[in-house]
Order: sequence, then C-alpha cells, then structure tokens
Amino acid sequence: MQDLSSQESAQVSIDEAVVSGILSARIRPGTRLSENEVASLFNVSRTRVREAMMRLEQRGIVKVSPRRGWFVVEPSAEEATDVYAARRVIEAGLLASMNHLSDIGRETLHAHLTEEKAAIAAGDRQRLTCLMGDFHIRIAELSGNPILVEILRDLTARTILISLIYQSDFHAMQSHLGHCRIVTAMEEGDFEKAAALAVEHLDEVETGLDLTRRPDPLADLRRSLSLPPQVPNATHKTKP
Amino acid sequence: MQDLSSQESAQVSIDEAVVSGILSARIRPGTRLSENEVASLFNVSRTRVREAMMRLEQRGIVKVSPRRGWFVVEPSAEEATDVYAARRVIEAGLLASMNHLSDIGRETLHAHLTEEKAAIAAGDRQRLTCLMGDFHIRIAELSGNPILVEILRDLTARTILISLIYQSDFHAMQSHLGHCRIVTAMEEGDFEKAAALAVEHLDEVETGLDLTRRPDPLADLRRSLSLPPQVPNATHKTKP
DNA sequence: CTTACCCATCTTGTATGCAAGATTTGTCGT
DNA sequence: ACGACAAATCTTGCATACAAGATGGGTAAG
Repeated sequence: MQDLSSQESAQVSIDEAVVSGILSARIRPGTRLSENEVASLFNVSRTRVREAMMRLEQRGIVKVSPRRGWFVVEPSAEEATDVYAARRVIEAGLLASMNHLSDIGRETLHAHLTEEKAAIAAGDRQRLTCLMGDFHIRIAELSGNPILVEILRDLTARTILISLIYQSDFHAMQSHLGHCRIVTAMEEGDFEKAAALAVEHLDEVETGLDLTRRPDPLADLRRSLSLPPQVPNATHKTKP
Repeated sequence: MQDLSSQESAQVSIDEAVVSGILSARIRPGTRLSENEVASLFNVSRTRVREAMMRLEQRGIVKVSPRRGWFVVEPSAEEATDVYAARRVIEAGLLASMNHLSDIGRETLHAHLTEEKAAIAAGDRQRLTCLMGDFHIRIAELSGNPILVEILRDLTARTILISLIYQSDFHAMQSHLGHCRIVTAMEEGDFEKAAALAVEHLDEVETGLDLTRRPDPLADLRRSLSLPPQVPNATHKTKP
C-alpha cells in the first residue's frame, strides 16, 4: 500500500492496488484508468493491465467504454439499490446462520469499533469511509468462508463508490452506533436480532442517499479548482 | 448452444459457452482448456481466449496451473463445503427477505417443477443435473436482483462440478421433493419456512456427498476405454 | 459569433512473436 | 526389465505491432 509509483514496484498486483484505492476512497467513481498510464506506473506492458481490468470488470469494479477507456464504475441509482439489496440478503443470511461468537471474534470486532470511534474523534473522513466498509468485511471473515468474504469485499467496494456519488453528508456517528448495536446483539448470542439490525442499518444508510443526484463528470476538475461541489443548475445555458 | 464447433461460430461468447457447458454437465471438472484449441474452435486468437479465462478464473470456474494450462476447477472437499455454506447463507437470506410471490413467479416455478418431474420420468440424468441447479437460479431471478442472480449462477456451476466429483449416486427424487416443499412454503407466504427448507435441502444434498473421494485424474481416459470407474487400488505396484 | 467539418492524436481491440518453463518421449546404461 | 537422463515438443507469460474507432482542435463557411 506504500509506494505504488516507485519504479521498482514489483510485487504489488494491479488488481489489489485498484481495489485498495477504492476501499480507502482514494479513487473516485468515474476515474479513468488508462491502460498506458497504469502500465507505465507498474512497469509492465498493456497486456497485464488489460488482464487486470478484465478481472476487475468481472467483479463489477471497472467498466470499459469501447475504444474510449476503462473507468471506475459509477453505479446508477438502480445498481445502487441492487447492491444494497444484495448486501442486506447476504449479511442478514450470514448473521442469521451464525450461532456462536468466538473470543477472538469478539476481540476483533471490539478493536474495530474502537478504531471507528477514534477516527470519528479525529474527524478523519477518508479513514472513516474505509473503516465503515471494513466492519462488514470483518463480520464476513468471522464466517471463515472465503467465498463470502470475497463477495462482500467487492460489494463493499461498490458501496463506497455509491456513497461517493450519492451521499451528500454521511452521519458517521449513526453508522457507528448501528455497528455497535449489531455487535451487542452478537455478544448476546441473538443472531436473528443481529441480522435484523444489519438490515435496518443498511436501510438507514441507503435511505441517507440522494439517488436523484447524477454522477458529476466534472467532479475532478471541480475539486482541482477548489469549487463547491454539485451546484445544482450551473450550466452556461442561462439566456432568459 | 448449438454449433460451437462450426467455423462460422461468431457471436457465441467463450465465457458463456464454458459456463453453459458446465451447467449442463457436458464439461467435467478437471477438463483441460487449451488456449490454442479453444482459440481455433472459436476462430479467434489466443488473446481473447486468455481474456475469457481470466474472467472465468475470477468467477471461480477455471484455474490456471502456471505454464501447464487452464483447467476447469476441481473443488477440494474444503472448497465444496464453502460453496454449500455460501449457498445456504445467500439462498436462505434471499428467501427470508421475500414477502410476496408474484403470479408469474408461481407459474415459473411450477413450470420448472413440471420439467423436473418429466426429466425424472425420462431418466435423463444430464438434463436433471441441469434442472436441479436451475431451480435455485430461478428463485434468485424472482428477487429481480441481477447481482444475486450472477452470484448464484456461478455458485451453482461450482456445485455441479462438486457433485460430478463427490456424488456417487444422487437421489433426484429427494431433491425434487425438496424443491416442491420450498415452493409450497413460498405459496403459503411463509418465507421463513421456505428459507429453513432451503437450508435443510442444501444440507441434505451436501450430506449425500462422499467428500473422501479424490478427484480421479484418469477419469476421462477411463471412460474412453469403457473401464469401470474408480477401482480403489489398481496401481501397478503389486509385487508381493 | 456560430456551426459544420475534417484531420491529427489518442484510445482500446486483436493478433502475433518470442521466451521460459513443464511434460513427454525416446534412448542409453545398468 | 527397469531407471535415469536428455532433447524435442507443447504450454502459457508477456511484450509488441498494427488496425479501427473515438475525441478534440482548428479551420473555413455561413
């Protein structure tokens, strides 16, 4: 996660670098990933970049616009609701299927909640985004099922992209409390309740989205120029 | 699905052909997929075959053995249990999250059960394998969530590979009855019960596996020579 | 000033070439 | 008859070359 741009960048897989960049909210939805640029960053030929992109496309993380380029996906409103629905199904099923919380599991979750609290106190928004997603991956890891972990990791990545598009202001404290409630239910051994809370939590987050927003193709430039984001109707066509 | 070997085979995607071959149990686990051979079958260059293989690998359907070749996966016993566990989680979560069975949904499911019955009557085992998997995909489709459909399709493909390795004799009627029970519960509007039945059903099928079997690397040759399958200790090392 | 059009440039799509490693087969020695 | 060794063959890994399409900028016409 350190020196991706180093010329010696040898063992860092392209796939991991992109996913990690998304999970930590360093890469925004719609970001263009030029085969040539990525290739030179990793000191490999386009071939390997393309292979990575194909895999990432299969995972729903990037998309190709024919002969135009590869872009980090910008989930549509419909896709966003699909992602949340899928997460509700899988995470609820996962929690409901559990019947025991191991000691190290409890420790892991508590450590995570502590980190969340620290990030809230520090006001580190990027780190918070990352942690909020990680929580659900931690839970998946408790199942010990790598298939589910993989699925939820990718869905989490898409969730982060979604929130970067549609979330005007996210209430970190609310999410944190949701996580706390889930963990409490798990500690009580009431996994049905935990499942219900997870569904509720995901509903809350989804409700907090503004799905009427269109992804802003100028976001990058806007940010570079330090302009306020998403002024509703600021096109030049004002001619009364 | 017809003329893959036709020289004019144009619009059939390689990915789909492989997956469809697995879902219909025409391709066995461990089958070698040579880049050159596939390329000439589809009248394309190795490049596109490799791209397809990369995607299929990401989906857990093929694996590459470095500098040796691409092979349809032969899930280990551990992977097999992971696949079934994941299916239990997702399918149970899916059913539990439903609250309504539409009319066309009911029709679709009934039509499917009728097909199952017909295949049992006809004794068409290959078709049965295909239908048994399709049932769960049909249910996923009821959710209208393409993400879940895709996930379950791939898990079903792996399930079929698993049963080809570890299932000595599969009790079609038992599975069929399991499906019938699930549909009945859904028609009663009792989706919690349907979820529980789905878990039970998947447990039954998983229990029916003989996970001590090792995948037989000589299966293809054995079948070609019309030899009895899986003679336990038939190595040449018999020297008393 | 606006609009239409064309060409230079940049992007991916696909094929091909070459190198490195694995496997197999044939041969030789015991 | 058996086992070891070596060369030939086949496999993927990766880079590169070239073609086709998309984009953007400049120019000329209205």
